[in-house]
Amino acid sequence: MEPILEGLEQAEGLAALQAASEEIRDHYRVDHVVYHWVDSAGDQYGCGTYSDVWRDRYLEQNYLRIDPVIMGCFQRFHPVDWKRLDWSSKSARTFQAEAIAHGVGNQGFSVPIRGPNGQFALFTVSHSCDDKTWAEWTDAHRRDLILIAHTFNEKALDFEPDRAPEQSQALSPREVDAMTFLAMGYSRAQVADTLSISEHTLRVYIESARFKLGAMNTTHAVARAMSRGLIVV
Amino acid sequence: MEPILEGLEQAEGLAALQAASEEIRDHYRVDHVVYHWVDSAGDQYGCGTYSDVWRDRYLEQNYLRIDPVIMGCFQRFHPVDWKRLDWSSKSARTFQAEAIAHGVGNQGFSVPIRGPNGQFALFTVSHSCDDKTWAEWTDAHRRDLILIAHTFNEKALDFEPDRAPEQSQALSPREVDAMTFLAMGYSRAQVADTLSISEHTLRVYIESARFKLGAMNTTHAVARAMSRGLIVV
DNA sequence: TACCACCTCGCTATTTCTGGGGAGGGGAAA
DNA sequence: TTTCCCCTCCCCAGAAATAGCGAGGTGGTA
Repeated sequence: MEPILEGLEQAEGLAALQAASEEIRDHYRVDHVVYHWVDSAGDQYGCGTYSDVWRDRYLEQNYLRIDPVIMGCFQRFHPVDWKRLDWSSKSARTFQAEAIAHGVGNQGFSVPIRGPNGQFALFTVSHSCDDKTWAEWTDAHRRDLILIAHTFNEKALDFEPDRAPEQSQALSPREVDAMTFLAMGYSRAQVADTLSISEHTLRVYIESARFKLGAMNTTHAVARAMSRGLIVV
Repeated sequence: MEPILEGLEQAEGLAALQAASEEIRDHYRVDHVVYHWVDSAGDQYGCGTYSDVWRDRYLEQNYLRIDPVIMGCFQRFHPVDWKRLDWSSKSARTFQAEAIAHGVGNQGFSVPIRGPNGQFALFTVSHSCDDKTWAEWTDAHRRDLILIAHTFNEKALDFEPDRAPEQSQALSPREVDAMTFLAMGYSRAQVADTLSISEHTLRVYIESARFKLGAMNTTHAVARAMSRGLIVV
């Protein structure tokens, strides 16, 4: 692994990351290696060895919203084998069939990665082989994959400092309180009562938080505060 | 490193993590090894080799709010040497002096880690030595420290009672659409327009989703859908 | 076949939230 | 010291969301 990780660590720019993903694929002799960034605003980009056709189809169809790999990893910290995900829904099965038809392997292993402000990304290795071979391979290279995932995300954050420019504005304690209780389902009147302040005051906090978060309404503000990890509910 | 990481991977329970941190300290011959879980609700716990006095003082004084290591790492993805943090404010300097007086080393290296739902933790190694020695040591063990940090957090999340134990009812596709656009800040009228349905219909979806999620209002429903990973925004 | 979940559309009345204005006191930092 | 942000309180009108009632069509499953 060592020389492979060295190469990745020295990569500069997206094109170099793309080249690194191909090197990693060849080094480990797997079908595909993909790094996929998903933004709290819904933006996404990535690099990897999937075919252009599949990548375009994925973006065009907005498969982000039904991809069980995304949905499953978003709720976990642990790296996960695709077999352990939930493929039971109808949309998931059609998605899976289409993915395999586009050359994605029947086996996969994905490492979720999170950065500041709710940044979320996935590092995935996919391959076509039987279950036993795959289990042995992932067991043997689990640590390598975690380090590679980590390094990919480091590089991606370096190249994209403008992804979350000054929107990373922190909320004041009272604003955090307000957002938290709103996310818990309290009405404005209830929040104000809970915090022992007037509803008018509370409204100032909500408006201020909304402004800082660049949100269009309260629901949007709470959603952004959550996805940026500013509140935990 | 190998046997050390093996030991950590087999740890069961907080006491075992505590023991593992002491083993790691002895293995690398550093002064302190600490894993520190923080969530923005204010809860925190951790394990490590700091003295009880310092730990109690830290909690009692709520140093969480002024600790430059916390503040700095919360905005980064990269592991960071303490020297690169901002120690310029007055409260930071008094905090630093007190920490050193309590046996915390003058050098430190911290790895930020993030999990689902805004979970945040730090893995820190601290030591007393000159800058050059420390730089060499951290360069040599950077990858080890990342893997150890990752493993610590895996264990910690395992011990932590799951945030969504109850299998929440899945949302229908239209309900997911509705929740997603609402989380993106669209008003009901805008969502209805985007989905090309009447606002009345949209309202049915929102109410239905609210019922399924056990939510008291739209904001609550969106918050729950997000924290359960039913929508990705 | 009957049932159920899903998708689509309609009405009225009430409650709640939003968007404009204001004002003053306190604390930390430059 | 001045500046800036945070916390607190107030009014009002218009916009938006909620609660309650209703209707019919589709497609899959028991």
